[in-house]
Amino acid sequence: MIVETEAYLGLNDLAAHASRGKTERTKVLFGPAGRAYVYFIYGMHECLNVVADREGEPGCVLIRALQPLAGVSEMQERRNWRGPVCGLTNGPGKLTAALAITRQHYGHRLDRGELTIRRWQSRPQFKTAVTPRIGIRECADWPLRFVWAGHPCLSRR
DNA sequence: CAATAGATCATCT
DNA sequence: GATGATCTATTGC
Repeated sequence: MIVETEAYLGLNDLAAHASRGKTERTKVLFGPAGRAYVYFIYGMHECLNVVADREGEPGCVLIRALQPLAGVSEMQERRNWRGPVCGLTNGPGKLTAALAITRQHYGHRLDRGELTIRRWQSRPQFKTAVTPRIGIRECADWPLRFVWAGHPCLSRR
């Protein structure tokens, strides 16, 4: 269950990869919504985004943290992790490692198939908080990070 | 505790 | 050649 996301708006958002235009890396962002934009960062981490705007408008949503609801033992084994379950997925680079999501999933659909993101059947009761995005320089004050307030799996408060 | 450093490489200039 | 939508370990108070 996804508990922390950030929005990246595209051409006017200088923190967004797509603000510099369409390249081999960013081309999927300019396509239809519901596809995976997976990028490699800092020489060692993969991050997962959902393409989220109409064709030609390169908006996307970075998945920053989630609570595992299934497959926990496989994730623990894959990461050799003996700590709290949220520690597997409380960060954009950590959740992809736990779920074995890599750039080989670039462009894959997220509305069907192996990487399906399911809609919540019933929305849990919780409060939402909005904060600036993490780890960026440009547009550092834009309120585009959305979290389930107080959830234990957040990457930060 | 908070702040900083180091790892490590695809991508873009 | 510089940078970065991160993470972990280490240092310092």
